[in-house]
Amino acid sequence: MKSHNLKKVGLKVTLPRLKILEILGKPAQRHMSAEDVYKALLEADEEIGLATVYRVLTQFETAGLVERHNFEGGQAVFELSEGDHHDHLLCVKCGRVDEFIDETIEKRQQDIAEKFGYKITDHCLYIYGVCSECQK
Amino acid sequence: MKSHNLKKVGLKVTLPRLKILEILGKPAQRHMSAEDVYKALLEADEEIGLATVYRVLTQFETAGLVERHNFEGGQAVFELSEGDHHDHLLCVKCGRVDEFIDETIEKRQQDIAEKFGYKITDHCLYIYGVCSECQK
DNA sequence: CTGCCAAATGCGAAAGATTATTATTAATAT
DNA sequence: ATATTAATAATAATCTTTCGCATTTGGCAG
Repeated sequence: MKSHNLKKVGLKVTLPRLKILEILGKPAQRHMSAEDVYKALLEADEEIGLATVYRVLTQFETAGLVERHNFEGGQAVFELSEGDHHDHLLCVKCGRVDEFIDETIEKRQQDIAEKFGYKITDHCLYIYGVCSECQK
Repeated sequence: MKSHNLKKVGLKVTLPRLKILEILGKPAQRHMSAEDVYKALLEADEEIGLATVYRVLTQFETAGLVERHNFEGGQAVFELSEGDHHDHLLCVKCGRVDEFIDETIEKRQQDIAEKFGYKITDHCLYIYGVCSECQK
C-alpha cells in the first residue's frame, strides 16, 4: 500500500525505501535526523547503510514525500509530509517538537512576500522555547 | 568605539575580533558564513585563521552581538544583531536576503506558544521564494 | 613603561555531517 | 525468465565545524 506512493513518484519499490518510510511513519518518531533513521533501522535488524539513508531521504524530499528541516544543532531533520503544511514549536531543553498551523500567519506571509515582490516557494517558522514539562 | 561593545560583554579587544566586527558591519555583506568572513579577511590582507573565525563568531553569538541562522545550504550564516529583531525573505535563485518585521505575526507567535504552554526563547521565520529580479 | 598572567590565536588534526564512486545486487518491463 | 536499468553497500572523499596545544597578545599591576 505504501509502495503505491513510491511508484507514483517514479521510484523503484525497494526494501530500504519501504523500511525508511515505515520508520518515518511511526507517529512516536516524526522529525528524525538521518542518523536517527539509521539507528532505528539497525534496531529493527535491517542492514542498511547510512549513505543509503541519506540518499533515500534526499530522493524522498525531491519527490515531495518528506520535508527537510534545518533546526538548530547541525543535523537536518526529516519528517513525512502528509499534504498538510504546518510549522513547528521546539523545546530547547528536551527536544520535543509540536506542530501547529495558523491561517493568520500564513496569510501575512503571503502579503509580505508580495510587498517585496517575491514569489513564495516555501517557508518555515520555528519557535524555540521551553515546553510546559521543562518549565517545572 | 566598537571596542566598547566587546569590553561590555567581557571579551578582550583583539585585532581578529575588531576586524570581524568591521567586516560584518559593512551593509553590503550582512548574512555571511564563517567561510565568507574568512575570505573577506584574506582579501583585506588579514591573516586570521578559519578556526579563529568560528571561535569568535560563536563567542559573539553567545554574547548577543551576532545572530546565527540555519538557512538552507549546510552552512550557518551570521548577522550582526542591532537590537531590532526581524525575520527573513530569501531568494532561492540569487541568494538575496531581505529583512522584515511584522507585528501581527510576532503577536500570533506569542499566542501560539502560550496555547501550547511554551515559554519562547527565540524564533525565526524564513520565507523562501524567487525575488522580483529573478522572476524576469 | 615593563613584565606578568590569563586569555586569545594559529595551526594542524579530528570530529561530525553529507555526498560521491564504483562494483555488485535487485527490481521491472518484455 | 532474462535483459536492462536503477538501487544498494562499502568505502573514500568532501565539507563544515570544533578541538588540542604551543605560541602570542592584551590588560593590568607595579
